[in-house]
Amino acid sequence: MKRKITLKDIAKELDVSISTVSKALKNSREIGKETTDKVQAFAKLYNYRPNNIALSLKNKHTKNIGVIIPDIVHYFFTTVFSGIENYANSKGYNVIICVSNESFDKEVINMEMLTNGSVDGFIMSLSAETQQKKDFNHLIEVQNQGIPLVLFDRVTDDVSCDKVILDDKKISIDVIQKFYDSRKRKIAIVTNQGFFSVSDKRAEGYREGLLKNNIFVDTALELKLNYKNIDENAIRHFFQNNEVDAVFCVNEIFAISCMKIVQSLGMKVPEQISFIGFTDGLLSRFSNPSLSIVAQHGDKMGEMAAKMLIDKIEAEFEDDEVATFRTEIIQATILERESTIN
Amino acid sequence: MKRKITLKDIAKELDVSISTVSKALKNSREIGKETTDKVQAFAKLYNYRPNNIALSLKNKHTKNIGVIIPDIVHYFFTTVFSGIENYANSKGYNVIICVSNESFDKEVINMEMLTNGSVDGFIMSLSAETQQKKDFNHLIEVQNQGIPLVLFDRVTDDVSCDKVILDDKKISIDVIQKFYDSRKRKIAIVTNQGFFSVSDKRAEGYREGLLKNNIFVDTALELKLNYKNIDENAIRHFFQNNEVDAVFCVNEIFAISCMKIVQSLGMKVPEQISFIGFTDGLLSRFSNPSLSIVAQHGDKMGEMAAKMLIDKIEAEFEDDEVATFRTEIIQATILERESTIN
DNA sequence: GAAAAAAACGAAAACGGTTTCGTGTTAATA
DNA sequence: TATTAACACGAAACCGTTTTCGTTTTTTTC
Repeated sequence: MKRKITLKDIAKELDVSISTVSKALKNSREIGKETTDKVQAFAKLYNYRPNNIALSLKNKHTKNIGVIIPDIVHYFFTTVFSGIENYANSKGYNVIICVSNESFDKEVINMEMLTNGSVDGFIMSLSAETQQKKDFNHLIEVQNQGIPLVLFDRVTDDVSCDKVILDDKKISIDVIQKFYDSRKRKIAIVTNQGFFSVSDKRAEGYREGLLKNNIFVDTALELKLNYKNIDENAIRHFFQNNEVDAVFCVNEIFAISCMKIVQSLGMKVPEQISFIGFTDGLLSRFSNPSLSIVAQHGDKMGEMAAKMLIDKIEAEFEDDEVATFRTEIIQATILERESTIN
Repeated sequence: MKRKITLKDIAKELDVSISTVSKALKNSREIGKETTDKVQAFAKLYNYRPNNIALSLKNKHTKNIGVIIPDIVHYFFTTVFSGIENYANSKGYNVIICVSNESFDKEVINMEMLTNGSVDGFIMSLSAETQQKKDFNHLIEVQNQGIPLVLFDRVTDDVSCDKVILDDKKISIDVIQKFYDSRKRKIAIVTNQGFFSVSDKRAEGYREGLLKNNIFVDTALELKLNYKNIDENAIRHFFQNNEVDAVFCVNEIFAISCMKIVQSLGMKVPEQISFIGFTDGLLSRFSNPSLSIVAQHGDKMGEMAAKMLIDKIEAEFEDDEVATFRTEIIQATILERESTIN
């Protein structure tokens, strides 16, 4: 097992100083051609690579970015992450990922773990619990330490930082409009119970979309489900007791679950009842009928988040003016498949 | 923006030496009670945290582990990763993740990126291209540098290291047996074209399972699909031209795709034709009928891999005896849902 | 041929910790 | 009271780099 070779090793072996080796390796004009060649040849032979940790310590940056997401076994987050990883890698950054499991405590523990110099910045999406508690001190703290932060998707107005979000409300209005245009009038929404900023925005859009078309907003047509434990009886009950011809779901699991039950109740999708969900995952692509959805373009979101973060990181050492924050909006699109009619 | 406070800052402020501060913070008996209290109070007040990078440099380990997987937008890998992350975190390790995108080049680039001191060890699953090329020099190289490596799922006999795999072959035999026991005799397999070690093992099990029950192995009943571009016509053609009453698929996407087409061809699942797939993902749970599958228990796999790696890492500084490698086998289980009969 | 400039290299500080090994005080012991 | 042990602390090395600032030697220039 050959140990990693260091500058010191090379220096000793070639009988020059460490600084000479370092400079020779970077083709400094300070060092003579002969020495440079000798050093480089030796370094190549022994496959010398500078130690990253030492570089980090010296340069005060790690070229690591921390990503904290609520869940990894989750299509949307996974696509966002993919976008982040891609962009980050292309810029020479590695990404350290922590999952909060929707828990506030794990979120702060994870942040603290990474705040001690391990990363140059954070990209994160708030856990359910954090959104519920509305306690953002860990985010503020991190920012105070000069570590840039960008929030995506599940964001909050209570902390000022860069953000990248979907136009959840607008696209939801569009969804309702599409339903309306295909002569649907009894439009239901299936959303999360609890405290998801995005679900709320989608519900807002739903209501506004109805109003815009002079449809009475009937709260009886709003079904709230628990994302980690879907109550099929509640769904069945809902559809048995409400006359509905279109359903807007805030995620694909809700949509598929409802669609399956509705079909088992003997209704035809999309002829009698149309469905549109969120998230362009496998489920919607392979369901029967395949589900029309609003595509969130997670990869673009991730890419954008990574770009914003890295821009901030690399601008950091410029000046100490007050930072200025942007929030970028990713355009969602409706992808029509078999669960809707025109 | 208050900068991070260092030992030096505390020392200067309290007019003691850096070493005193360091020791006081660790409750060294070398330091007097008064000084210790004073230092700790100050440190707490200013929320001092030791700089991780400095520690890494000093201690020659980073408490980071590198995970390289072929794809992140992928249920199975995501569950494995979840297991890794969980265990690693509980042991105070962070995990840096890189995705190879099934590309050999990206795999070696990623490894090289992390080999320069950024991680204490690797957990990985081989990319498709790597399995095809059978070039494992980057793995050997990493091991030569004394960095422990554990391979999971997509492994190779060509490099000796710790491994954790599924009993792919055995469980496949079990699947065939289950088909046989429910009076199925015309059993097909839908597998990957190409070079996936796991798919091959499953196909082996399929054949052995047939043989065991004295069923003729008919290669006409082996359908090979491209995982990134599923040819629906090939599937249709296959099922129109072969009489089949049970299908074993090496992943859930193949299973769902086939099931959908078979149903559109007017066959009843599971009465006329049964399906069993691999991967306990959303697709199989929410398909119609829901798909019976062999559960790979990715989380357990990840946990095991992480445990093996961390054990190796922390044993590292013991002795220089020849390392001894284990390969752990995770027990797969068949999960019956609606796509099979008894 | 002497002064100035250029070339080639090394010493040392710095990044932020830990740790070993002094060293000066005070307290205990003979 | 002299000697030793215990106590409380500091200096310095070390981890592996980079970089500034000498210093020495050689080359130019006048």
